[in-house]
Order: sequence, then C-alpha cells, then structure tokens
Amino acid sequence: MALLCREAMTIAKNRTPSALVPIPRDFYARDPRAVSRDLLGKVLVRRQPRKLLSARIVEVEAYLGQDDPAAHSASGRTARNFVLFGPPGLTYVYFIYGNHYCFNVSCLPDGEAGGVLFRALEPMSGIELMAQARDISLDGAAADRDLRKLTSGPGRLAEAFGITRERDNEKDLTSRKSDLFIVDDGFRPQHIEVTPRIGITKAAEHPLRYFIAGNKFVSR
DNA sequence: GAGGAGATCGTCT
DNA sequence: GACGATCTCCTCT
Repeated sequence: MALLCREAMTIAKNRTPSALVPIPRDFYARDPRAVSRDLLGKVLVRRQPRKLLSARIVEVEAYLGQDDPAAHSASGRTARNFVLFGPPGLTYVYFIYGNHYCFNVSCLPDGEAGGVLFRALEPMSGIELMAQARDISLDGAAADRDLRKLTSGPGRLAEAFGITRERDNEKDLTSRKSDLFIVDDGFRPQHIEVTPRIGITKAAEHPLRYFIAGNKFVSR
C-alpha cells in the first residue's frame, strides 16, 4: 500500500481517541467564527454497531446567521433550516445539487441562528468502512489520491460517515448517547489559515473558511 | 493537472 | 420554475 495510506493507518492507530467524551454544549454556544477555529483538530466520531469511525476535522466554514446572506438562515426560519435556530451543538444536515448531503453543527445560544459547515476530515479509524461507503478501493496504484477522496469535500465526508438528513439531522453532538459526536483528543493545529468560503455567490468575499495549513486532506 | 459541463432533486419563491 | 455551502467525468493542454 502506498506511503500516504500507510501514514494515515499509523496515525489512525496512534491517535484514535481513547476517552470518548463529547465536547460540551457551551463550546458551541459561541460565535461560529470562534467555534470554527476551535473545531479544527477535534475528532468526529461515528459509533457503528461493531466499529468506530473517527476522523480529525481539518477544514470548516462559518455561517453567521440572519446577517450572513450566504447562510441558509438568512431568510429566516423554515422547515429545512429550523435546527440552526435551536440549541447549539445539534447537527444540521441538508441535501444539495440532487446528490449530496452537507453536514453542519448549530452554534450560538438557543434562538440565535448560526452554524459551522464541515468541509474536510482526515480519516483516523474505520478507514475501510469509509472506503466502502464511498465505493472506493484503497488497494490500487493510486491509493494516495483515493485516500484523499474519502473525506476531502462536504459531500464526500458525509458519504464516508453515512450521514443523511433522514438519519442524522437534529442529532445532539454533545450527548454520550448519540452515535455521532465530537471529542477533543488534545491535538492542537500548529498553523490555521483563513480564506473566503468556497462555492457560494453571496457574501463570497468574507474570510470565513478555516483550515489546518499544510494538511493533505483540505479540500482545495 | 486544470478547467468546464452535466447530473440530479430538495427547497424556496 | 429557478437555484444551489457539490462531485465526477471528460476534454484539452
């Protein structure tokens, strides 16, 4: 198996979070910009019946709520976006472009709209299951490139973790009982870069995309 | 490797 | 009926 793939497997072995304590709700009850920055380096965990999926958060975007024209919450509360207006720390999952799901977490205190979009993850454990979910083989000559394709992009990471609106919308990421949550394993990114958000037309100039500089799994 | 176009369907107006 | 917080495939360089 190619070098990058081996590296990721080693990382996965060494860094799989041992203390699976979800980050508390207070963490999310803040400005999405602060939450975005602090989410980098944390670990998203999906508890499966027999296996644990985990991946480090390496790229996110902040959406500021009703004052942010690019945010789904800009036009007010709807049947689709109601989670953004509720308590912090809940998942907001929506379907887009006819074939992709995007995965967000609600921020700011209950009643204020805001969220963070997860754009890219670095796989840590359960890599084979993620590859299965994405219908990607990691055995070929292009294993390096294919490993990146597992979770580098909002639609890709959602597919790798089996995240859908039907299954995961409005799920509590701060609950021990949840099968989807985020933990802090002590990792701290050395250098965080901030750029304008990707793929939007409104308010596209604001620097609200945060990623770990130099990380191979960042989407662009 | 980079860039462009098509696919596809839920949500909102 | 139009649009969209994307991805993949195909073509061109």
